[in-house]
Amino acid sequence: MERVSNREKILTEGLKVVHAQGFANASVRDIVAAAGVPQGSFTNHFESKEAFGLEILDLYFANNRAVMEETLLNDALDPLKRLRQWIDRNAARNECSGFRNGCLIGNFTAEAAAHSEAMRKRLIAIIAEIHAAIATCLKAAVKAGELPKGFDCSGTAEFIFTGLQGATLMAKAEGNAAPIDRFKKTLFAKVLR
Amino acid sequence: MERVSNREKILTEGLKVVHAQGFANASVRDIVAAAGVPQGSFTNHFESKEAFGLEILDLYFANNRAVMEETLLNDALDPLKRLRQWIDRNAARNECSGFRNGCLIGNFTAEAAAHSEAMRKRLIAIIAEIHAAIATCLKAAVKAGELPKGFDCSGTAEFIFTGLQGATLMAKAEGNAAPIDRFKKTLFAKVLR
DNA sequence: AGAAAAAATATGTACGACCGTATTGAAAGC
DNA sequence: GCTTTCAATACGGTCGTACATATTTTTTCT
Repeated sequence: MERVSNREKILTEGLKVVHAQGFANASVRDIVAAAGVPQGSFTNHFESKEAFGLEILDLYFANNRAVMEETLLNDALDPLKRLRQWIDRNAARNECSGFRNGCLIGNFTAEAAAHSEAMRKRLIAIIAEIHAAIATCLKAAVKAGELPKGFDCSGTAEFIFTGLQGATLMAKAEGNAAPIDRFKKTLFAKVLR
Repeated sequence: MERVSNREKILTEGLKVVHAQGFANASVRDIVAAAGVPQGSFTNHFESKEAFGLEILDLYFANNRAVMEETLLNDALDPLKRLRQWIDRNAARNECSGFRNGCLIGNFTAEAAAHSEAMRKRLIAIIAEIHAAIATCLKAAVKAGELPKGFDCSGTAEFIFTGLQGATLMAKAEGNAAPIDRFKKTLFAKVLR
């Protein structure tokens, strides 16, 4: 029987609660209730709610990074196919909530970046890492002849992540995948050529 | 001496507070303090905080609509120039806060859409109206020969708003206009042709 | 290897602050 | 003189966090 510490339960279940309800709207009591642990455990393991927020952001991004390595950075596939798969995987992650949860990175940016400098710094670092992964993929596409020589890989990488964030946000409002599909279609038809 | 009712003060000052701090993080006491009115006035004029939220969203969008009419829907200018001005005006609105405030429409989508169906419905209506305005502008561009015949105006309109939302969100994280500039550049160079 | 010491984790409860909202009555404008 | 607005205070609930105690795990020493 595998032993799961309370700390881990708070992180994994708390991530779900915060992702669904938003950081400010998810109380510590909501989080420990979802984790099925007593309230004192939260104080024991986290210095503050904000410190907990930073940890679940890292946890979320760890999953994100794993997806990036299976798709964007996966040399076994054609570069642009990797990019498409990455977008699809990101969309698929949101499908289970009817796209209502959005992306935690975007949610935290909207909600917490204004009043927690630590969180904003962390978000900037995460965004930069994603930009870099997309740019690496685009460079591979240039090398493979899927994109023209001289293509602005790093600039377009930023454009792509920005667009995907916006599409994920709009999907949250509308409750369906249409904005993401729309983004994908225009991206591949117009920008990546 | 112009008389400004407490209700109006709560709306205009409260909008600023909520825009800067987020809806959940802005308390009713913060709002009435910024408005310089007693706390009872809030209860007098608004059925609930959520009802107040819907009103400031409408107020924000009223400003937004005015900008759209001066830019996107202004027949005196070339269509694509209108679009560019509209994006610039949107960016300029955020500049004063170092881009940290973001767009209230996006902020509310990220924060409130999940737990207030009324707010989500209102956001959908607002987004549809903006889509329509952009599409009208693009259709004018086609008519003027700035875009090819058969250009997908309504689809691209959605793509543009989605992208601008994402760019505004990323600008909030980074605290500067770079994501918006990046978006604009790629949009006009690749998508609008 | 086993006991003692130390550290980390678990748990229940409590605190003070702040939340959104209610209530009551005075002031004011048509 | 009736209706709307203004104003002050209060209420019950929830918030993030603190704290005292119990239990488990890890480390250290003989």
